Amino acid sequence: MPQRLCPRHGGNQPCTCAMGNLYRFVEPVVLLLLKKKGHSYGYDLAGDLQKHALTDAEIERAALYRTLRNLELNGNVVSEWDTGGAGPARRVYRLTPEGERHLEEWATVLDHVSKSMERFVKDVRKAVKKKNKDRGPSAEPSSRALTASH
Amino acid sequence: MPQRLCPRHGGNQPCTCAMGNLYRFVEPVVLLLLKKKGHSYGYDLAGDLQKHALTDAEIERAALYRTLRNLELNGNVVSEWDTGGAGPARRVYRLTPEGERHLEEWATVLDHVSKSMERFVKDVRKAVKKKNKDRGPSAEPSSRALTASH
DNA sequence: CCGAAATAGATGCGACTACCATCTATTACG
DNA sequence: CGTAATAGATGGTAGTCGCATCTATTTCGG
Repeated sequence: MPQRLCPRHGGNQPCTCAMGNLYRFVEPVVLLLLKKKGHSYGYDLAGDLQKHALTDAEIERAALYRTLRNLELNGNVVSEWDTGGAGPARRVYRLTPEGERHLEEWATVLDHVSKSMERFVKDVRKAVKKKNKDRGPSAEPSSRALTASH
Repeated sequence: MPQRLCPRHGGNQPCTCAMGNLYRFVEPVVLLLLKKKGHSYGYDLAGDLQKHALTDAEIERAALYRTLRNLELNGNVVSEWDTGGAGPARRVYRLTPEGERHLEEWATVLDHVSKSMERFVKDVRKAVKKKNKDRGPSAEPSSRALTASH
């Protein structure tokens, strides 16, 4: 599962989607887009979704529709059919007050996670730099008998 | 699934674990700890894991052990049994060069994701502030016939 | 010297989720 | 009229998460 080069997006730098499943950030982005737009529907959201996405992973249309349905099940959005204009009928969603609250909770959580990640990244950079300096006889502080496994 | 108050950690503020499954950040933290420590084993890592964790979610012992096994399967760490000292035998892990690379890839990815989240949080704060000001007759720009669903 | 607690690692299982492929329908357009 | 675009939805395999539970060894109190 952790392939270094991304099997899907092919780019030259490590890709989110090669790092396991970080795909699950559809929900907060959908909430934010609905907040900004006032109301919208799946097919329309699909466009802007990529721009606001939290990872560079391609966003599944299926995931988007399911997310919307779940959000409705949980009372974060409500929907109505829009049959008026051009094209097939659309299911138009808008935030409920609960949805607004949920969005702000997401912000709180992601703020926290974001800072943790920042700290993590700094830690890694530091560890890498340090280890690359003291490349001497590695003073392994162990006094236990080690036997290679399988 | 998206309960506002955390069912597990009970705290008063929104908790990562109530936001769906963001639990999957065990791998990078384990890699970092191994990098810092040089080598270690599951039970030992379990202690420091919580401090370096990227979310406030409690880290499952099971998840930790499984992560270590997977890391080995993918060539990011190697292990050997340590039967010398006190206590039951330990499976001692250390990073491979591939593991080092993988850690740095995680740093790259999480750096990216962290920045995206930061942007997201700012966007939410802005949207919330703005929407709370123009609480007038909402000028909904729609000209389609809407019918309530279910 | 017995039994409880601590240390250490591991797995079975139900529930949930991801991704892919595929499906239905309606409208637009050449 | 047929194809593309618009719009929404689902089935199914594979994988993962978290809980409960399991084995074993060692330490330590009494």
